[in-house]
Parts: sequence; structure tokens; C-alpha cells
Amino acid sequence: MGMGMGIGVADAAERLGVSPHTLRYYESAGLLVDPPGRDESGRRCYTDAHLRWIVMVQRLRATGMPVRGVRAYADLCRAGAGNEDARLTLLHAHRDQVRAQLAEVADHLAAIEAKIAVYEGSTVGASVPA
Amino acid sequence: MGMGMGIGVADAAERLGVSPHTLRYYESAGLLVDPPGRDESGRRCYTDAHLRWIVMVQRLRATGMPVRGVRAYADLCRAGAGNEDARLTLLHAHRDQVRAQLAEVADHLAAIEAKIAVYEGSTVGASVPA
DNA sequence: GGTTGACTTCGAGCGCGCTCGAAGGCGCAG
DNA sequence: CTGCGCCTTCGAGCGCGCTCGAAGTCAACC
Repeated sequence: MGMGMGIGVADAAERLGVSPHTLRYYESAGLLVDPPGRDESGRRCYTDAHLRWIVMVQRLRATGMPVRGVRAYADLCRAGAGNEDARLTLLHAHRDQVRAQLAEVADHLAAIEAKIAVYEGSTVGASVPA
Repeated sequence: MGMGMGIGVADAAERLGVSPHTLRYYESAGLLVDPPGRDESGRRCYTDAHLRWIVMVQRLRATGMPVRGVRAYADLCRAGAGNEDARLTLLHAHRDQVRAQLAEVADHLAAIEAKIAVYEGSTVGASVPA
């Protein structure tokens, strides 16, 4: 049955598009809800569940959640059932921030595109003079 | 005619929502296409044109352009006419990055919202079991 | 047995973007 | 004349998020 016990740090890093150093850093920073197990000789062993969690971590990070925010969320998850309200509060707050950020960036983008349009217009030769 | 000669660094900072320190930093970092003039006693004097430029700087920064990128753009503008192609290339590249970033963040946001939906679903009591 | 190479831990270092504080100058109110 | 407050320059410091390198361990291969 094609299911091994997990993959090493190098393979995990490659799959996730980060460096092994970064994966170890995430672990040491408490971002992993449960740290990867170790094989007989002490090497990290990442399962699919670990990879999926780290993808979520990457999503949170990529949307601007600071490392300490991700750690807070991981801490809640690690604490087990009973604090779903707190997790939800945290996620709601982040979702709202991301939405606001998205709107802001869209606005900035429009302004940048307008600037480009001005350049492209003037490059052609200053039409609509008055 | 309600046009004064400009405003001081504190007022400019307040209008722009940054600190005077930051404004001076932007100037020293070469982000200002032309630095503000000085009054008789050496104080910075920001005109509306300066404020408008700095707003553009803020837009570029807020969309992820690094300080050195903004400086490159400012350098081109400062150099005067003749390099519009280069400016356009720079802006095009940035616009493309921002668009990609926007799409990525939207995707991450959807995943986060899905996670929230899972929590809200399970909080209510695991409807749609099978 | 010896060498290779991927892994381990640890702490230091770095790049970015501010952010702050010290020390001093100028102009005005009292 | 004496504060007072806002400005000036300068260089140092900080918070974040990695990123790197040194030194050591272990399994496997020749």
C-alpha cells in the first residue's frame, strides 16, 4: 500500500517550496500544531497531515499574519477541543484584515494602472491636450 | 489666493499618516523625486506636489515594492524626460506582480474562509454528516 | 574501517524598513 | 535674556523573519 511513514525534512521542504532551515525554524517557533515525529536516528519525519498544516501556515503567513499570530493559533489547536470560539475569533479577525488589505491593494493597483495609462498616452504623443 | 508656500514636516506627516522621522527617511533614501525646499531657517517645506508624490510612494510601498524599487523609479523621474520606456517597464513589472499577489491572496482568503466555515459548521453541531 | 552525505542542534548574522535619541539651531513669548 | 518648542543632522538600535554556518551524529556504501 503506497503509504510510507512520512518524508524527511529535505523532501518536505522541496514539496512546500521552502528551505529545510525554514521548516526547522517554524517548528522551533511553535508554528506546528504537532511537531513531526522522528525516525530511529532522530531525523524529522513529516506526514501528509504535517504538510497540510504547514500549507495552512503558509497561507496565513502569505496573507500577512505575523509569526506570533500563527503561533497563537497553533497553540489553541494544540490545546485541544474547547477553545473553538477563540480560534474562530482569531480567524475572523484575520479574515477581516485580509479583506481590507485586498480592497486597499486593489485601490492602489487602480491608481498604478492609471499612472501607466498616463505614460502610455503621453508616449504616443499627448492626445487630448486641453 | 489660498495657496501658501508649503507646510512643515509635522503637518505633512500628519496629513500622510506617517511620522516625521519616516518622511525624513524617505527623503534621505532617495524616494522623493525632488526633495522639499527649505524655509529661511532650514526647515523642510512640503508643497502639494510633494504630498502627491509621497502618496504615490505610499501606494507603491503598500503594494510591496521595496524601497530600492521606489528609489529606482524616483531616480528615473528625477533624470527628466527621455526614459519613459524604462519607467513604464518598471511600472508594468510591478503591476503584474501586484495582480499576481492579489490573485494569490484571494486564493488564500478563500481557503481561510473555508476553514472558518468548517469551524462554524462543527460549532453548530456537525450538520451534513455523511 | 573509512568516507560520504543527509541529517541534528545551536547561536549568530543579515536584510529590510523604519524608529529613536542625542545634540544642537532658530525664532518667538514672556 | 531666558526659556520653550519645533525643527535640524547623524548614527545607532530594533523587530521581524528568516538564513547561515559550525560542529557533531548516524546510516550506508565502498
